[in-house]
Amino acid sequence: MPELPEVETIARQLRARGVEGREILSVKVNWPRTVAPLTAAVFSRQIRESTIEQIYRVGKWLLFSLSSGQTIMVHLRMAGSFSMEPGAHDRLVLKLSDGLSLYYRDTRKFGRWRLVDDPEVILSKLGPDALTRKFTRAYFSETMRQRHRMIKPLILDQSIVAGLGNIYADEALWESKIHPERLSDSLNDAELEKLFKAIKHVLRVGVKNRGTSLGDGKTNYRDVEGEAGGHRAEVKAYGRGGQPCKRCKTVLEKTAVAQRGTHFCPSCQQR
DNA sequence: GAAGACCTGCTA
DNA sequence: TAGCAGGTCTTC
Repeated sequence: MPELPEVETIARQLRARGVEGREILSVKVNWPRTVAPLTAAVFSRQIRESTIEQIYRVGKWLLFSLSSGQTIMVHLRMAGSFSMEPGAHDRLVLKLSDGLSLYYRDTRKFGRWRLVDDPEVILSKLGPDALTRKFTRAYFSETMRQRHRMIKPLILDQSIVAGLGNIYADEALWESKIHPERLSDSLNDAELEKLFKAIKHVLRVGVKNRGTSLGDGKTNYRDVEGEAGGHRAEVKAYGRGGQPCKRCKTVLEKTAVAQRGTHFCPSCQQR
């Protein structure tokens, strides 16, 4: 579930909780595939007794740089989350110095922890992070014009721009009044400008609101403190099929675009 | 592109 | 019980 704003929220809260600077005393891997291709034993041995130096985010990756020189790269995929308290579905637990423990929770078991010598091996496959200065209007416009693909799957492609997922892609397209199936090279300058700004905007507001949690169940995204993300109230398109558009009152449609649930206003967002 | 795989749990 | 879910990877 986590996209850029949710991962950024987690990184900030882990720093606020003082996880940086702590030594990893012990490691418990409850679902070995989490650390594949390493075995649980090798992974644990490699990181034990090193200190977590810095926690940061790139795209949807959460990185922990270690005093050993290696880096743990966590991808939460659909359902990963962190907590400072134990709970159901904890797939990996780090016991840290001074009595702190870090619980990695993941009901669907899709999330992955990679231990790497050089994060660039993975990060170099990503496009620019959507909230950095490297993601420029010029780069975005040029890339969209060079391709001939539907706009929604294109902005979801992490090798083009890193950070957007299904929620914020639908939100950015709604915000810029662009139909999700428009071909990328059919967008004019004004539309590209609007979409570029909308991508930055929806992600920034998402971060400010500590991410998006949908529904009321327990399988939704939770932040490190166990709180639901406050961005749900701000969502304009995602999950609102059948409800009135907040701009024009037309009933929003829900369809599938490139096999992903897609929500849009058939009136504001014309083909 | 599309479809299947990886997984569990909630909703209709 | 079937269908669907905030992601990505592999194999057509």
